[in-house]
Amino acid sequence: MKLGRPAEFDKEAALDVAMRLFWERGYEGTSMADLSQAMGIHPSSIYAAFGDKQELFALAAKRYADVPAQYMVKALEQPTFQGFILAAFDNTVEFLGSKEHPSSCFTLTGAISCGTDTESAKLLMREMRLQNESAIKDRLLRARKAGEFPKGENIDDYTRYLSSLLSGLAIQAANGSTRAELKRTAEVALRHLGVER
Amino acid sequence: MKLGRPAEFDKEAALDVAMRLFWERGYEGTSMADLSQAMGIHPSSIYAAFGDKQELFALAAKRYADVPAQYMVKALEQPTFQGFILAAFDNTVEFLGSKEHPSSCFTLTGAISCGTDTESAKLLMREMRLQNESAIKDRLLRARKAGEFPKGENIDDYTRYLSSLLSGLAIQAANGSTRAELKRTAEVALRHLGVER
DNA sequence: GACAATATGTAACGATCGCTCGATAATGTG
DNA sequence: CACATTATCGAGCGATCGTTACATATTGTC
Repeated sequence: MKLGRPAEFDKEAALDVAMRLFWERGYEGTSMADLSQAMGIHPSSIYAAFGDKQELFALAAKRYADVPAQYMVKALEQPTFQGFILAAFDNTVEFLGSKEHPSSCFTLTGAISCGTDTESAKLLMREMRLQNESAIKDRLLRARKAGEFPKGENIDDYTRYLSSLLSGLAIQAANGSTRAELKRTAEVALRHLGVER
Repeated sequence: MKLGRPAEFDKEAALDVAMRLFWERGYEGTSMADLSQAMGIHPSSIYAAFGDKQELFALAAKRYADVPAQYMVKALEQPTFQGFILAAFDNTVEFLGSKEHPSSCFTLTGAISCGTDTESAKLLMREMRLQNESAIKDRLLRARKAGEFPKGENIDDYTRYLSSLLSGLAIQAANGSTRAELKRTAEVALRHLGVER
């Protein structure tokens, strides 16, 4: 059995609140006081449970990857290349167009630039974006083995191109594009990609 | 003649330094102390010359639009639609791949998210991104009048699509893509756009 | 019930934040 | 030279930053 006084809060629920706040305001735009109030936990308890701000941010980022960002994993798991591409755009549009959470990607809004003393947050976000790109590349390699990858295309170039398109949609969403507009933009991209529905 | 003691610094040069710092570290990541030291001007003189931090940021953003961001204006001024598209991607690649300045776009790194008390910086960046999009749309309208715009495409959708692609390249650059990689990514985009060199 | 262990809550730490006051220095005007 | 005007400079304002110390409360174990 676990010794000592039990925590009065649910750890995952509290992390969800922190994730949401970092997602909306970014690492530097979110203060520990903000987090304490939103999570309903006193600062000292946050430090005891999650460590310092950087560690809390890393945990919130991991929570993001594990839950909301699964839309991309779902796309990557599609059995065919065409299914993957379609799902990647469809799921991204649905995700970015949702009103249940901030209209952009945590890995962009969390920290895209920062002061000299908080670079680790920026580097973590970049690492997550690159990891996403790496997952796309793996999926394309699998498609090539299956003979589905377009002839004449280079895997690395195509990976960066897809990553650019999806990042671009996230910026569009941050610019205020509605779900319908995102959908139309994605349809243009799909048509130019030569992927039929 | 101008009365009083003359300023000891060049206003545009000082703004360039501020622009550079905001570009690298973002609005929230750049402190007035950082700015004061980098610009070589004491805080009180900065306030006297440029106003508060928000005003300085707005001036730095305007300076960005007037000088480094002219690469996009140059592209928009190309006489033909094809010339515009090619120049848009070529100039963007060259800009993002340059080592003379931060490897991304001020309008993204300046402020993509922020705390509740600094939203005006974020809104200014969004406004600038939307203004850029608006300029692209105007160029496409001109192309349609000239009969150069691809049949079957919608102007608004195509505008957002182009904006997405170019924003996506900026994220790629922020991810650490080299100039050569950006170039290759842009070539894939151009090929899918159906624009021949 | 004594005790170890863990969580909570209060209060505050030193540092940094954006910003400003007041004295001093340097200019053109009369 | 006297004066108005503007810039520079040192010092420091109140507020907030991330973080922590410490006393108190609540648990399981013995």
